[in-house]
Amino acid sequence: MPVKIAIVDDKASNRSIIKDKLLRHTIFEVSLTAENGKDFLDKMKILPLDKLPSVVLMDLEMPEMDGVDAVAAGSYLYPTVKFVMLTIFDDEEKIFKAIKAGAFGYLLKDESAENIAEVLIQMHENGVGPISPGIAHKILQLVQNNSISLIQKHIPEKDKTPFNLTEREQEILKLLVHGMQYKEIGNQLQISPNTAKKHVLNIYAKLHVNSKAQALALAYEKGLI
Amino acid sequence: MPVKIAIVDDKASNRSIIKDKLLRHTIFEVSLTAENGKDFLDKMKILPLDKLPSVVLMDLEMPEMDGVDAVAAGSYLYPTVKFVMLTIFDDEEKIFKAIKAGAFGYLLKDESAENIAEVLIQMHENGVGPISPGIAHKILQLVQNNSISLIQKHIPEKDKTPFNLTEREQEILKLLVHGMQYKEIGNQLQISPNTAKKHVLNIYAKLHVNSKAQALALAYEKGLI
DNA sequence: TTGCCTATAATCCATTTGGATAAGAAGGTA
DNA sequence: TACCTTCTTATCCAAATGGATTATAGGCAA
Repeated sequence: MPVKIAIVDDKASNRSIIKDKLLRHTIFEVSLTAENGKDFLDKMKILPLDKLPSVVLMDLEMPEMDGVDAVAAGSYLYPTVKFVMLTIFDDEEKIFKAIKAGAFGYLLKDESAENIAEVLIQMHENGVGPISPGIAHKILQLVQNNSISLIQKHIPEKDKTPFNLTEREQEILKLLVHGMQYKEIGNQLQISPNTAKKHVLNIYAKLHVNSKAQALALAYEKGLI
Repeated sequence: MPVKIAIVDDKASNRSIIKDKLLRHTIFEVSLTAENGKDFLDKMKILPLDKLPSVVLMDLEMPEMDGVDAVAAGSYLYPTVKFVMLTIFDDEEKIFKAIKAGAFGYLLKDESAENIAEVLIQMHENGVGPISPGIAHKILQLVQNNSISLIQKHIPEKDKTPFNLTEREQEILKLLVHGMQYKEIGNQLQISPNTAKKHVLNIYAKLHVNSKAQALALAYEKGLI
């Protein structure tokens, strides 16, 4: 099956250059192009499911909504889609923000414009996010400069089931936290939405809250997630 | 002039395999081999200056003195020497420690044993530290998991309003995150619940979500709060 | 001045929630 | 066996939410 790609760049010329390069390989199919983040998200919303791209090549600097925001929203709304930044910027701030926002890879145009296709094929084969050597090198330097630090997450671990939630309830809480509604939860777990709702209400009772929003707030605050 | 290399590995077989591979290219010259960190530092001390290696290929796990300690000491004593880790370990802790200690590159044996020579030539040409794609990918994930954080040396900078939310909208998002409903928000801000709702819907549009739960999830995940 | 953006407010309507309550099936336990 | 918990499903109803649209007022900029 073909690999579906989306291209987001404010310059029409860039879009067509990239598209041409990709289409030289028959594996690729360009299912969407957009000229900024907002345009991209709008078009994604009305895209038929079978056209959902598996990879999005995203420019960083764009009018209306830039690449960072687009990746932030997009990686949340479409968790299965891989976002690869393809840009000319290599300053630390931008790299860091983009990665933080959920970028799966980060390529510099001048380094890799020639062989985008090959890089994407590799990524498709070994599941490893593509990173330009220059970027990787910069990250290394950030670490060495103490600009970056490893945060040790101390997990209470021995925390017995919080609030006496049953296994099923915890499972459902996890989905709840992703903003799903009863229907979707039911779907996901292969149970009736009514059942999903019942579980959710049971969770409310145990957490002593009475709305999704409150449950999420508590879950996040107490680190139940 | 030739590129002088040092090879540090506790297994004699590894040393000779790597050495053979390098010597196939006439640019390389192996000026030193050692079987652990201590051995390496000792030999460096008595090495004539004109034999000083420009690159050290360093194994991580070794008896007596391991790669991390050797790099830490070596990169201090010989600042011009580039230390490249060449190992089979890819766990976060080790990667991070080695980089922190001053490693200039980090290669996984199984990924790049075949083309060590090419990678080193590239490094010599463009001055960029070599990193295996798998390692780069791991670092990316560390950043995304919030296990790593960028330490802001200066002021957090006027962090650009995320998603172009207006001040009022950010204010309302904060209340939203506490699980408040329209009525309560209106109450809190001394505005009509209708207005509160209008703001909330505007926020949804900007975040490209369509429920409180989703907005909260996004806000928490991306740290907008 | 005209136009744009923001904040404010309201209405209509469909959908989604939250709350209460009932009840069957499966599993473990006293 | 009788009892308890959990997971499952359902229905009724009221409240809250989401979506679309309209409208007014103030501030700011071309």
